[in-house]
Amino acid sequence: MRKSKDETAATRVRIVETAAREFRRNGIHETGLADVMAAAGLTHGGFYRHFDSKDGLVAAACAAAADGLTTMMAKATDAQRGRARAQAVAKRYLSKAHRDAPGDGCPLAALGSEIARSDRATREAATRGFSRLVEIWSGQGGDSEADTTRAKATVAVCAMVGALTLSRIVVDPKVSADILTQTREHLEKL
Amino acid sequence: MRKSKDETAATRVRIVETAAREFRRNGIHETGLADVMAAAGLTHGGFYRHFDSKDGLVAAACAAAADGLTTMMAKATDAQRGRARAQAVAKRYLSKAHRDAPGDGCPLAALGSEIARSDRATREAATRGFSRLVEIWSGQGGDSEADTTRAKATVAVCAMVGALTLSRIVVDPKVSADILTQTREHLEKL
DNA sequence: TGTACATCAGTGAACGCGCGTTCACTGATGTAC
DNA sequence: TGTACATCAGTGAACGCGCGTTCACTGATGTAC
Repeated sequence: MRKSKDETAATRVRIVETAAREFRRNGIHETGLADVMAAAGLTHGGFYRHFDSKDGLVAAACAAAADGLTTMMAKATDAQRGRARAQAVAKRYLSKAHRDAPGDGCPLAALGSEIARSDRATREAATRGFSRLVEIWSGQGGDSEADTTRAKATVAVCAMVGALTLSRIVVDPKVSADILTQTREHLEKL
Repeated sequence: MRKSKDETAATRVRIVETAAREFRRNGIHETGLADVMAAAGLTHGGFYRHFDSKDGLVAAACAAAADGLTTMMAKATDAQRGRARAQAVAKRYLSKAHRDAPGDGCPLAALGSEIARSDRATREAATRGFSRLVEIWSGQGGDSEADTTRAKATVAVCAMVGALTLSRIVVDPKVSADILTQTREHLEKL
């Protein structure tokens, strides 16, 4: 049942996208390769035609998740400039919709503590996602930014990732909502 | 080989403290009960004399970790008042020493994304730790604080947890150090 | 205070299960002539 | 362009392993008289 090159490439993408969703929903260790493959409509045996190991998939899924989120954020806010852009990012990132849909959201918040213990390739993918978020926050510019702007953007991204993670931990819905709202209001004045 | 009540209580404490350290170091799912028991100087069979399940230990360990960190933070800063106290908290929390010793540090940063998917008891323990950090930041007072102070403290704790987590993810040591420093400097002016 | 017995903390082997990984096999795709 | 053969994506069974949990057993502790 050999598949064409196009089909093979499409299958690989499907596996990565599925893994990116499942890992963010249920955790890296809690999600088995058989789970991912089944959710992608395949049997687990074929996995090793596409990746050397689970770690390879984790890195690819992390990169895809970071890419998906940052691309979405960039597109959704590219009409705005300066403070308005930062506010638009904060509003989206710190929304209840984002909090309640970790599978489609930021991998840094959904998997942060697990990524910190992952291998180099996975941490590099996450690092790129972080850098891109900082750039999006402070406005398109690469490293031509003023140092103060860059520092502020770094703090803002840290606060957003921490707030989203904590809003998912906290038991009381009111406290959870307050974490998102108060962080958003603070960052909007930044 | 029955042990005295005092010994039994001491053993339970030892298991919980050991688990709190191992979970923060290696992750909840990555740490087996046999690992914890061996590190506590016991065999794994005896575990169920102390807990109903691994989840029970996770909740107890999370509570102990949160308690340990907040007690230490409170003691280390109880001489200071107002802004000086907040600065002292930020300096300790956002230190390289804390970043490099997750086993003795904040469970919210070491296990945040895993706790978000844990059962209610574990999330309640983490929530108490979060609340206590907010109180420590804003100065001893319970809920008698002004709303603005409380909101600022909430944002500060989110930023600290996010920054510490990200400083452990990021590959470049310079960027990791910058995350800690810039967040600290920003919070000190808050 | 002393004795007889029930309790139970800790041991070590065993349980079923799901994990990541491997492998023989299939048949459609890709390629060399 | 057509043919013959090598490649390889995907299947499904199997592998060894470590996991959480259970259990029969031990002997010191706790307790009732």
